[in-house]
Amino acid sequence: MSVTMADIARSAECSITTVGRVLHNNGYVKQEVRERIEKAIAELGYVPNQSARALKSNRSGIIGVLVLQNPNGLYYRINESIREAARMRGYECITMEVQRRDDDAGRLIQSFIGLRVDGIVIVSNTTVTPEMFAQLKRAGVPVVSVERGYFDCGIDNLVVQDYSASYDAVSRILAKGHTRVALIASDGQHDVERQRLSGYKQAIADAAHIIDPDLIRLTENYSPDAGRQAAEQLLALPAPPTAIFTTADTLAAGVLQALYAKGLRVPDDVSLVGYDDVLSRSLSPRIDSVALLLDDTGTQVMDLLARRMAKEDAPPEVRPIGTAYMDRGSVKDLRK
Amino acid sequence: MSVTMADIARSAECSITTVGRVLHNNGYVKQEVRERIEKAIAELGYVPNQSARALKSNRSGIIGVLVLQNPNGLYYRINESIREAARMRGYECITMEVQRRDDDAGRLIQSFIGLRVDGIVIVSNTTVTPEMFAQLKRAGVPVVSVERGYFDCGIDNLVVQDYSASYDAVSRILAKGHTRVALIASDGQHDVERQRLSGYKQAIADAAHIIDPDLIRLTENYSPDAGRQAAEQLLALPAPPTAIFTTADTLAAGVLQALYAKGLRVPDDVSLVGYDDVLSRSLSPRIDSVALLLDDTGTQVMDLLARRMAKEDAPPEVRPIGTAYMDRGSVKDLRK
DNA sequence: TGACAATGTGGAATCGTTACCATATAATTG
DNA sequence: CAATTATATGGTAACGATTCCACATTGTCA
Repeated sequence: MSVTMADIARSAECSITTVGRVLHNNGYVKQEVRERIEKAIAELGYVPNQSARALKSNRSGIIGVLVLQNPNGLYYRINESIREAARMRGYECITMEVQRRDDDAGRLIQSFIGLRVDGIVIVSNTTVTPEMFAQLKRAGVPVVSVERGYFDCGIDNLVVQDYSASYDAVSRILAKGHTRVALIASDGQHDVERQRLSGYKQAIADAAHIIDPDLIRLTENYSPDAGRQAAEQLLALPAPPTAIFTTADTLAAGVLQALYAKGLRVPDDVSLVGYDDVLSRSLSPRIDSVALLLDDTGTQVMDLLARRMAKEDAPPEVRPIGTAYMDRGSVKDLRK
Repeated sequence: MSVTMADIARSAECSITTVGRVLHNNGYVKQEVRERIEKAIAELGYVPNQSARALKSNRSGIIGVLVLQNPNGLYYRINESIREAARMRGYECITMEVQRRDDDAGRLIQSFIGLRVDGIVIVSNTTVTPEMFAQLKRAGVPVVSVERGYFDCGIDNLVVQDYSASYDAVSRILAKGHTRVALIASDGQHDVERQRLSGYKQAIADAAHIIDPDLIRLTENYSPDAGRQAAEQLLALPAPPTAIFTTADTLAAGVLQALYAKGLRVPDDVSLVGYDDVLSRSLSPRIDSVALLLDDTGTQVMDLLARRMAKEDAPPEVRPIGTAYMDRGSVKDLRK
């Protein structure tokens, strides 16, 4: 069915070896023969069989990406960044999504091993067990984790500096004279949620304000609905906040819905700041948000993988993913 | 480096053939030997080499997905639907994105042929040339197009019924007593844009209203910014529309921004309807939208591909992707 | 003119899995 | 009991590309 090197050799009346020499542009080939071969390749539409190459070279040219299924656009952006960088280096990506937190990521990792992927990227800390890491290590597959860290597993990490980003964002709000700054955050058990919460608390404390538990709302998930409900509770307080910091743009979207229903405006009545910057272009009004600097994430991932492919004895590395506070005027300056 | 069937055979003291019998669960194997082999597989962490399988069986188990790069969440949803259905049938997906409309989709298709993908899915009508289709046909790779159609290429299509969905949405608005219904649509050259425009016009005409060119705004792209600018122009008209129909939720998001800036509310001051239903949970307020019923899209795609893999002489098929008007009360009833 | 390099070409083994054929023993039937 | 069938196992040739080795044919220099 498909065209092989043997077909080309037959058509160009030469050996398979010579066809290989033309394909890889090495060794000596007479100009005349080279032209015959190139003509045959074009005419027959020959494309090298990657399976055969992979089998012989023990290199699939495929990077496996494991991502937690999530309607959050952030993961798609990370995914794209990785895919682009991978393609630059001659790799393709296969993305597999872990459906729920308790889903068997192991099954998917088995698939990756079966495909003999040249590297694995774990996006956003899905539940990978130590046994899985052990098998990956035995199989010699380099692994990098992105966004949230996997420490003590001997793998490289690319992590968002959530504590400092959160601290910085809240500090900016406080600097504009706000004293009652609320937090709406997802009540996840992972480090990332704790980091963002800590950053908020520390910023409040450092500004010599009191941390009011009433102003901290932990939600079950990152959905707009959760954000809306939390905002409704905050607005119903005897002394409602003048500013709300959310740990996700999707939560902030819900806050805007609650405000809209009450006829309140941002930043006139309430100030609002999001996180991840995934809905910045879509909300009314556009809100300040903590953007993740993901442009070079893919490159960093591929760098780390390449390093592991070369020599795997280097100690695990942790690199930061930068953040930037996007100021769009959704925080009112109370000092004026 | 990696564990092979030969390793298992050596460890379990049997032949490679017998290992194969256990792996595929066919043929006769003595219980005792079977257990030895299964033990060896577990202990050594054997995972079959897909490259070797693919080479032997001429079946990669991979579906190639070609998608137009677009920040629109819609494509991600289609992608996911396909990926899930593919996995159900034992396939994995490799997604490649065409950067711009004039990007060389051919290069990516060459990659797919090299990987010997078992099928190709083209999402949203990227620029694939007739020569490419010819090469794919020669290589015997089944192709299905999703969302927008590729006709006269001999491939199966899964297309959104844009004309009727658009007609229906506008008719619903008109039924509530609106007479000045504006349209904000992207000025694309593709059939899909024309269909949506036609549906709008026909609905207006059928309701015996006049089609006012001032109320039709064609934008350069689907960005919120484009929607906002178009809305600003509409609101500045001597007789502004009482309702706005947009051919994308992203455009509607921009309309909401324009309204927010002017202090106008939906649906009290202006009625608004979106399309694609990708931002339904995030906007304030939630707006009516034409949702695409994508739940079974992946299954349909895999069905069509499977049919082509079996017998490729069937005539090209066109199947509709259903739509549903999501009523969230963003259209005011003027008759009350 | 012989020695040696540069140029040019083909054969065959290999990667890991599968499919087919061959063979051997145990169990069952007329 | 011989003939047949079920059970059980191993050898080997592919699949398509790559890599090494072998062997030509030129050209160049002492």
